[in-house]
Amino acid sequence: MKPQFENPVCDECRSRLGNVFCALTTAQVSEMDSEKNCSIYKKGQIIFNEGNKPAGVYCVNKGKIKIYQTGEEGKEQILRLAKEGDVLGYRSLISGEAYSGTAAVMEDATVCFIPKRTFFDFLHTNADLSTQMMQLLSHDLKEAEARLTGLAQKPVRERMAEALLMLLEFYGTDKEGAINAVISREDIANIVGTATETTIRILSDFKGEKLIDLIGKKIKVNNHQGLIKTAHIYD
Amino acid sequence: MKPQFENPVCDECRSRLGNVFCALTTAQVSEMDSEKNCSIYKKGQIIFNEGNKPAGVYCVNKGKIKIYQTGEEGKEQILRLAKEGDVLGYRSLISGEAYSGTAAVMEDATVCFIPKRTFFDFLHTNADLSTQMMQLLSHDLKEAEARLTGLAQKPVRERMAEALLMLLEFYGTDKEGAINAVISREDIANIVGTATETTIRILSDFKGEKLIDLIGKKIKVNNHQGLIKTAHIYD
DNA sequence: ACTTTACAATGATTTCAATCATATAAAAAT
DNA sequence: ATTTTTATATGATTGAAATCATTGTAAAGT
Repeated sequence: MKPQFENPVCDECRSRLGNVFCALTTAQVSEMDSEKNCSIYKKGQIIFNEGNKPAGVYCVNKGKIKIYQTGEEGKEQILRLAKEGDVLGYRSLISGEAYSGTAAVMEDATVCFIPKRTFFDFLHTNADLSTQMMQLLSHDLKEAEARLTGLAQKPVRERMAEALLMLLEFYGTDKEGAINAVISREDIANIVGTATETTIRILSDFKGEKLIDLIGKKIKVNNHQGLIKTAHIYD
Repeated sequence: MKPQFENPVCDECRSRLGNVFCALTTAQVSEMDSEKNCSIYKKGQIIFNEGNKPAGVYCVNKGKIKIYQTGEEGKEQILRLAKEGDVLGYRSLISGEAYSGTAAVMEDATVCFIPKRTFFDFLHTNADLSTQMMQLLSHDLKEAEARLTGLAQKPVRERMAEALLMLLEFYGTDKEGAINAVISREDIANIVGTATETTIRILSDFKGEKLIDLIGKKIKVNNHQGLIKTAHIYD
């Protein structure tokens, strides 16, 4: 039996490369279709909050989301970004703990919720999905460890160059060739792990060095190779 | 058929709480016994090297091991510590990449090697082990993210207090009540993400504040609550 | 259009921690 | 035992980046 309402956005999701749910069987896909619950979130809204117990996982259909931890004086450290096709909230669900971070919407988003029961049912019956999840977690862990080392050893300037390259890679470019995301200087600072003023200064430096262009809020990478050199990435 | 040589150390390993291999069936345990390969490593020896392709996972029977990444000027960033019962090298093996870190022996160790084929065979046929591995990876990821935020937001002093509490928790205490590990100031610095001199100074400060005692190379935590307060941990 | 609010840009100052420099103590090697 | 090496300790100096302070600019609300 088909679900009452088809959701073409979710079909899109499944077809996207890299989403763990590609491992689902046809039967599981239709089960997910009937169990999932899609919602629309506006910019600034919270999808889940640090400290809350997860009730399932989220799959992003559309929009841009940041996952961050809040430090002592309310300063955010952005741990990860998510866009269409990305899955959210699996780490806490799997380890059975409260969320260790908060997910907030940066650009209006459509997000599907898959209940815990359904997700674990899939995990237990589908070895491919388990493998996918392990690989996803392994990838996340590698990323986190690399950032950890960078944060401990690299100066802000290098980390900033690295972050810009990451943002370019992650969001791609719009028709003007700028990074396809409207992201505040404060958010960039909270990715890099620095102060907002420092971010503004370094971006301004990079502009002066013709590495980037600042078009309104948007950032255009002019000299990709130059940024790589600045980031001290040689591999 | 029983393996030619029993290894009581491995039995010990399996009985230890927290080891993912607890999920193995009796048949798998004996398969592992016949496939595994135990070696003795001396202090300073390398178990695996950043950049090399993993051929299996390692299980520590005895000894103390550090996993670190090497930064630009050869500075180590310690990502994780391992002691008896801990498993090593699964992250890279699962994601099918080269090791992102180096494992070096801090105190003489006995380590078993389980070949890739055997490990993946277990993973594919034992759902419990898959679950265990997912939980282990999730835990590692949580740790790494928490450290990331700390590194970005907390001053060295707080991170140092946190690191001492972690070392105490991880290694426990010896008969004198000191942290049960001989760990150099440089290694502590490479855990905290600071300079060796800064580590020495802060440890000396902590001693002055009666938070810790320095008995030779060993560190004894005198005022646990004080360290928690210094680390700004309130949960 | 105007007011309010939020974000970006820049300058001035301070501070935390790295680096440089040297001394002392403990291991390791001869 | 004595030299060499390695680790710890402490002082002096520098420097990168945070913080404080102010102005400019764009966006949102009235």
